[in-house]
Amino acid sequence: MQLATWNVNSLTVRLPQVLDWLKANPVDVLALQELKLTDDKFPFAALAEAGYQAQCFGQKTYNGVALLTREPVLNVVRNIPGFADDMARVISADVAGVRVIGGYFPNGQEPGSDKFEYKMSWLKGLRDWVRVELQSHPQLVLMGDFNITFDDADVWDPVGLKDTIHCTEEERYHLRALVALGLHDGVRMFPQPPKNYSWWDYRNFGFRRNQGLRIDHILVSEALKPLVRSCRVDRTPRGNERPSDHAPVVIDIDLDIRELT
DNA sequence: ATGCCTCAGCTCCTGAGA
Repeated sequence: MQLATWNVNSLTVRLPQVLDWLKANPVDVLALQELKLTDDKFPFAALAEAGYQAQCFGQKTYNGVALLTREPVLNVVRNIPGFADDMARVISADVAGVRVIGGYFPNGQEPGSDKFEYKMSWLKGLRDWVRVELQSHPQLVLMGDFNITFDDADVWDPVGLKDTIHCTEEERYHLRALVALGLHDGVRMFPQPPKNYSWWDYRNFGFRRNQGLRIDHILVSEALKPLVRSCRVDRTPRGNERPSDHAPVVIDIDLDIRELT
């Protein structure tokens, strides 16, 4: 089973690139973030033609998430049960016995801001829910745009960006607490190229200079960890014309989806 | 440097992203 996550920064603009990418990378599950469109504008037909069903949770202008799958899914849940939120940030479903959660974590803007406080409470809400989910779904994947770096290895300029958004100790505390529920960072399970980022600023030739951050992650549960065969960032589409500022992250797990569906 | 780029929208500027 291959799964991937990609913040597309407007599905309207990026749909052709998503279709191209799926043709070259026919993953079983693709979690999308920052759709920036409402469900009535979701491109179901184009994706169906490409062989993908879609569960979407859209929102006008901001946020919006979706799960694209080759096989049917069960028990679709939108956002975090028990955490009141007027933003469309999370969508989850059972795919061949695996609980798959796709998330667009809050940006947080700046430490000390209201948005930062919202990010902290959202992270707590997510953790309390994922803890419960893990009890009933030992096979679980949590992936998406986390908007948090694990440590300095995920940051192109750890000195200049020390304690700035995505790099604060409070954010990293929450990320470690999430991992401590029994999850593993897929990318870090394997040797990776140096300066392995998933997001690059549109400004200042960030991608060309590889001035980026690794903020898009795939976490797998304890039961899935021994089955993971590979996990990597695919920076190819970041070099497209009119690219998303994020690159997809892909994981390959030794499960046969057709056998399990 | 409260800048740089990109996107959506009450669109020719602004807010937000990261």
